[in-house]
Amino acid sequence: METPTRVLIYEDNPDLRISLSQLLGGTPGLELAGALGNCQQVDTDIPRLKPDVVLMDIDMPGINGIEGLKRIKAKNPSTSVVMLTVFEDNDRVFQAVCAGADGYLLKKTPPAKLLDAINEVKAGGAPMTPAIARQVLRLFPKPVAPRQQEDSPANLSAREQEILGLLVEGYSYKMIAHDRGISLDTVRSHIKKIYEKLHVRSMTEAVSKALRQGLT
Amino acid sequence: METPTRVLIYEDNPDLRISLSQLLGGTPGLELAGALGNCQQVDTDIPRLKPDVVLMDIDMPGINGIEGLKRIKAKNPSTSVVMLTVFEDNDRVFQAVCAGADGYLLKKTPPAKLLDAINEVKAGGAPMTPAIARQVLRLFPKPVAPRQQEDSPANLSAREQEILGLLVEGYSYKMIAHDRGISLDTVRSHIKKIYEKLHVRSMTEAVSKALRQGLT
DNA sequence: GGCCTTATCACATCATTATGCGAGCAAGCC
DNA sequence: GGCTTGCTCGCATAATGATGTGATAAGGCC
Repeated sequence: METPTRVLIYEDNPDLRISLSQLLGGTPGLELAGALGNCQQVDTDIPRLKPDVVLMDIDMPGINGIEGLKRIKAKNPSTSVVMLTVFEDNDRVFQAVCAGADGYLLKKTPPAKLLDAINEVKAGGAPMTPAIARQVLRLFPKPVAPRQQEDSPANLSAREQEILGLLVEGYSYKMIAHDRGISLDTVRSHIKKIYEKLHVRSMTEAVSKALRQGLT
Repeated sequence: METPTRVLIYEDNPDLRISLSQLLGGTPGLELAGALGNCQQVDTDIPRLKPDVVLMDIDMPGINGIEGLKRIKAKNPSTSVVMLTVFEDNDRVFQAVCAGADGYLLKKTPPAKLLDAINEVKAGGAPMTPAIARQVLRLFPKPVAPRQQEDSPANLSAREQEILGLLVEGYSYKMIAHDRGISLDTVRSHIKKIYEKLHVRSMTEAVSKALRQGLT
């Protein structure tokens, strides 16, 4: 690579934006085209800064990352855009993929991996974490075969689904225990299993996943 | 994981089959369920050997890996299948993905990565090389992107909406504080106001309401 | 200049959740 | 019968969340 890869950052968190800038700026073969806190001027940013690769935070006030991605791809389809986010919910992955994202990474990605990812994108790859890749695969239409569909919405047992439903309704552990006439510890036990099966670690994540994936 | 992950190998090359077997057999947390040279008896192999994860070579005489994959998924959709191949041609990736593959690796993948991949699959991820991931993304229909109907801020301030969005993503107070570079107490303060405005009393209720009313 | 809203931060206290380790029981399956 | 799965319960501890009572500062508004 005789010409460095120009990277543009959109990230509204100043701390992260600065540390990303420093990381990229200090890496041979890369050149920081810019580091912006929002997508408001994305339409003019791109022709002005001419990035090869854009790192785009998804959660930004104003124009969010998905919208920014769409705008970039609408006018500059050859610019590679890697989405950055903290959580990997189905809906956003879907939107990002449909809008033409070229990669999808978690913010907790270690710096070395991030640099690898930029090189991969430049080389025509699509860096993404395995968990996200799994979701992308699941977005696929499964044509033939008897496989698939609603024998188990997520391998949750009937009881687990029931309790998940109550969580979605805003019930607390206590309320669930009382409502179903079981002990608080039993509720804990069910919820622990639900977390395992859904790969989440908190009530909010479980609720979010349940609503987005129609598990209720 | 108290119970080891049972891995079944389909690989027609005896040398590779043996070396894979040794690799997996010698790894704590994994258990070699079997190592077979063909897919002829795949329908009976699975219930007999009960693997959690199957490593499936694509190029095999007789029943090939794609067909083997289909047969596994037809009867045991919860069994994870990772495809192994030397090629990364578009057609095979497409077929494998459509048939429900849970991962797609090249045979040249180093042993350590392969072990990582097995753990990732077990954890709900879908390991694949970036180059393959890119192909998968390209298989996607670019056009459509549902939703999108920006409605009223529902009397939440911009900042409040932003934080509510993070709650929906599963962020904890700590994570929000860190991500936004504000103190934990400030996060509490915002969330208290959000609760007042939404008339809820817990994170789950807020998340549920946000998702249902499209406040994000 | 007052008045109001929003955003920021602090401290305190109590309630709830998250997790780990176990354990017993019933139903269903080779 | 032995095995597995789902449902039930208990205990203990650490981490988080919920709530109350303030306070300071910036910005818009009349």
